Amino acid sequence: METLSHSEEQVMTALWNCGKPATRREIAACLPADCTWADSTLLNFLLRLENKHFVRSEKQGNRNIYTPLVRQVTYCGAVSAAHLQRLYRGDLKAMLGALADTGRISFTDMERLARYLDNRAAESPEYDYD
Amino acid sequence: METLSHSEEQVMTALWNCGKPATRREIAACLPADCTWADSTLLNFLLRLENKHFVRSEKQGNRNIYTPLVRQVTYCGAVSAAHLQRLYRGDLKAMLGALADTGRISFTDMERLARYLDNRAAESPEYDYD
DNA sequence: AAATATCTTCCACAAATGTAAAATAAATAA
DNA sequence: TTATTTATTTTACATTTGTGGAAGATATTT
Repeated sequence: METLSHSEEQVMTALWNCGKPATRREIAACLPADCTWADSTLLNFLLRLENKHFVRSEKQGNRNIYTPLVRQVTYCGAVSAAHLQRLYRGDLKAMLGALADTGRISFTDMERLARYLDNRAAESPEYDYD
Repeated sequence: METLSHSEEQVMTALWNCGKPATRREIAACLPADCTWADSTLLNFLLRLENKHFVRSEKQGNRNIYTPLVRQVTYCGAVSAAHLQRLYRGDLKAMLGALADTGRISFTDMERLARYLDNRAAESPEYDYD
């Protein structure tokens, strides 16, 4: 999958958060507060996203409607897998370890996470018999 | 923490893998096979890493010995925390969810991970009484 | 219809990144 | 001690990224 720059990713996130195809204005409204970009800046990122086939735009009068072409979970899954690969040779435990060792997740977090995983595992589709 | 580009990160990883202060040659030997860089390329990345205070270099005759100034776990923890923040608003469960939903971790992986977390939680320093 | 406001596209430019040739310095061999 | 090899530093350049002005459309108001 084609990779996105930090800004491009922020724009995609805003568009995903819109929940439906959106205009440049609506996307801007979903952007985090610290993105005080000029209109042309945002539009430029949207252009670049279009070239990377992450969005499609169709003209409606004089404005564009942007539609995401990649689902958020697809993108996030791919990026996280790459992250894991790059930093931990794909070993998720190593990542959890680094987070714990640097005080970013606590004992309680780990317990909760373990419960969450147990639950997810329990309802995993691999266990639907019929 | 200052951020690293992908190439710079690869160099740091190689240096960390050396396990001790290393020369450019030794670092090159620890690099993944697909990094077929010219010497000056690698040296340039080391220069940039020095400017970012990720390594220190001291001259030994005509060659340099490079020493990491940032521990791998420190860097990885910071980068992973940022990753989590950017893509999942800091919600680790959301990340696990995305990995599971895109077929990157299986039922078995989740179970194993849950066990791992239980163990880590059990021996968490927060539970050392005296 | 003319003036005005909106929107988008194009162009521009600085900074960061990937990459390496050319220049330089130090060590070694002849 | 002069050549030769080995390292490093300097310089350079293309591409990507962050950012926005200017120019060109389209719509709206007077």
